[in-house]
Amino acid sequence: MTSPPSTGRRARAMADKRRRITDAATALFARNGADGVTTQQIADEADVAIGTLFRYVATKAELVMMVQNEKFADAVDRGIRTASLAASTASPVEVVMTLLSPVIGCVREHPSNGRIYLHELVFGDPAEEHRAEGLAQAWRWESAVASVVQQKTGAAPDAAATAARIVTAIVHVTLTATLHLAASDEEIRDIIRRQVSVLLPGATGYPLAAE
Amino acid sequence: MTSPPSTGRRARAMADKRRRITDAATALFARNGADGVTTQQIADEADVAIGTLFRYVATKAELVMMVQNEKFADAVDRGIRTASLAASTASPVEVVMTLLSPVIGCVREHPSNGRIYLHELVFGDPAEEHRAEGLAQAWRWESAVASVVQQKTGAAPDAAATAARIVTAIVHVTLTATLHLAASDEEIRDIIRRQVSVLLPGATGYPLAAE
DNA sequence: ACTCAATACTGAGCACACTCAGCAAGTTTG
DNA sequence: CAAACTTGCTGAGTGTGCTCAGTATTGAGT
Repeated sequence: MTSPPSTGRRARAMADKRRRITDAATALFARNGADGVTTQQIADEADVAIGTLFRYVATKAELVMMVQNEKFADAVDRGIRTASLAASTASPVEVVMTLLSPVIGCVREHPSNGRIYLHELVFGDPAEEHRAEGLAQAWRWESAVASVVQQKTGAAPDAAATAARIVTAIVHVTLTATLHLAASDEEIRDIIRRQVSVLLPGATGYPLAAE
Repeated sequence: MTSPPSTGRRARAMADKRRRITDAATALFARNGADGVTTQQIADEADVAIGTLFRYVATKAELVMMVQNEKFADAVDRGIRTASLAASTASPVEVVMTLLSPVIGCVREHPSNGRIYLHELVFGDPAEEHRAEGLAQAWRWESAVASVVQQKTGAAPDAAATAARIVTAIVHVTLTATLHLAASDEEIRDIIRRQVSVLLPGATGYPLAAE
């Protein structure tokens, strides 16, 4: 009667391979950017055959999702934490910007990877595991934006949620557009801030209504 | 002394090939969607070698741009025309929606092609010819949105332009997201309308401010 | 008409993401 | 322990977008 461990030799070997693959992808993507790395290189670095690699991930994009999800989740955490500190003192726009700031930094830390990540998030199959994980984080973030909007502007929950969705769209397009690729982080933040200011009433600087 | 026609045999042959290529691409993309067609098929249909195809377009995405640009420009025209008719009577949101409507229809007429088109528009190299043409149309459209916003809400030009940029972002993400792929045109329009309503003050139904 | 430089055309070939039939290793059963 | 079964691993192979060295065509000069 051999013990029936859920952690048999096989399971351990698989877990190990999965680790090696994510580690290899993380390192290579960080060094060369997602489209400067071939799946073969990742497989070599992880010391598995390409066939094996594709038993663990369905597609190269999924690898990008896996790697970026971690960074993204962390950025969302930091945004929510720092925003809650600023919530009572700052203006609505500034609190929202505090929330966005780490996410902007995360995406632009390695622009090539960040843009692919955002694109895959909206364009890819939401049913796929890692995509779903990323969408969950995005949703967590959007909800945080919604609650800030609601608290700081007194908007109805419904309207606040929609405003948060608009903020997501603004951030997505601004960070994805090739036109803004050369811009500095400071400029990007200003472009986003200007748009958020128009969206949120009571903001200083760019009210939509003239009077 | 042979006549030095700017339309020599060579120039004519090239113009003809260019026509055949765009025609082939248009037909095949319409029938099978951009990613249901190989560049080889297009080359065959146009009766040129693949090498030749890639002397006329740098990339397959460029072919998509070429084909969709025509439809897009037409949709922008129709939007501007019908919106100017409705401009005096309807609410701000409805005038903007009138402006958007043909564009939404154009993108969703063949969802696969439309999504690729939008993605390439923001993600691709803006210096490339056909991409630049598409961006010019997008800009024409965004300007029309801006002037409607300005006229109907009395916003400052600056704020109106920013609001129009936000509308672009809303439309882009809504039409691009896989999540909305299965939605009907009517649902898509409602999703966009709800967001535009929150963006534009004085709209009925979804004011951002509670009071 | 002939030569020759310029340039357009061609398609075998390359790089890269991804597949799958055959194999090996682990696990269960007798 | 051995046989039977299950399941993960492998890498040559495939499809596809795109390249580029070699070839053919054009048109200007003489």
